[in-house]
Amino acid sequence: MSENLNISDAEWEVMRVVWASGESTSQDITQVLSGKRGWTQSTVKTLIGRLTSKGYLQAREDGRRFVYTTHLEEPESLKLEIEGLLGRICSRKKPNLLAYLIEKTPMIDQDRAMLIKVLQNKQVVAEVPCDCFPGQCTCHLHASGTILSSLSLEEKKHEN
Amino acid sequence: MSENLNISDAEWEVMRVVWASGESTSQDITQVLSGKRGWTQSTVKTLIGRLTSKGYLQAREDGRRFVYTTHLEEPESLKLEIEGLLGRICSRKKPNLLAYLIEKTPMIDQDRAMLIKVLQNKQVVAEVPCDCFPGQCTCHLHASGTILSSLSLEEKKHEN
DNA sequence: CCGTTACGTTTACAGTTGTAAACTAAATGC
DNA sequence: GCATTTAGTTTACAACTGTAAACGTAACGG
Repeated sequence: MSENLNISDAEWEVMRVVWASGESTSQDITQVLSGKRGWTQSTVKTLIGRLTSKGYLQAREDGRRFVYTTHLEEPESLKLEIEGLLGRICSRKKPNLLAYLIEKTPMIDQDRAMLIKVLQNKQVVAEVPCDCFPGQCTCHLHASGTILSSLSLEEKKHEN
Repeated sequence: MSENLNISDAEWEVMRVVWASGESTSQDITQVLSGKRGWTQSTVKTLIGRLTSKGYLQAREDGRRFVYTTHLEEPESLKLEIEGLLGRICSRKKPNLLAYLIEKTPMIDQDRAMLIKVLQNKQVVAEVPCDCFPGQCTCHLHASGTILSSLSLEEKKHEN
């Protein structure tokens, strides 16, 4: 679906309110965020406006006010944002990062069992290919000579 | 250590080069990033300048040029960025997010075994507390009445 | 010595983000 | 009916980002 949504931190606060309640008026949102962040209605309205023009919120008229809803889903949205960050490192380093995240995420026994099951069912590959552009990852060092020479010798990938 | 580093996408490209080679001149970096992103030296220099003034890169003079190094570590930096994003959802939803990440991360059998071991050794808790501000998570709904009434009744956490 | 290179620094400029005041228009209280 | 409240819309403005040209200056080639 939507490839690359871009929801800023402040905008996300607004989305969370809508996600939590299904539909919210600007007043509802202001209520929550003036408590949590000390924002004024003005600030909240600006954020709602931006989210609406980006198409992330829909406004349905209800009397003289609008009720805002969203077609985005919270988990999907966060996945997209996180995948964006994951693109910053070599695929080969991702399992270690996962280990770190697992360690630092509090969970109950059921969660742990679920994750173990996910891992047990997971299809593994023989080798995880390095997907980095040469010169941005040490995986490429073993290729030939210096980074720079390898740069000129190898095909240059233009996307990453 | 550093609480909240803030490295933009473009800056991260520069950091990756330095991380990969340990130390780089502006020319090295330009070489890589003109290939990968089509950036001019100007662009790269601006980014180097910004990273240097933020303290993320150090410049050591070497003849008439500078050699740039960093005290940051790539995995640590990414962890910080990701933790920032993870703060956007309820702690209770994090295990499911982990499941998703595990599913979509390619890995070899050894990685999988390692992650299973991490999980097996992981200390679990009896219950993961919802750490959301009321009105931003459905966990709070069961409290009392509507979101808004619960907002005025409950203590308002001011940080999240 | 002097033009050309190669670097780093300054300036540029539009877009996004955080935070909000000001403005406009409709509704509501009396 | 008119002041006040309540919405939404417009404007503001500084910081940060993406992308780069222009500028100053030291070194190098001849």
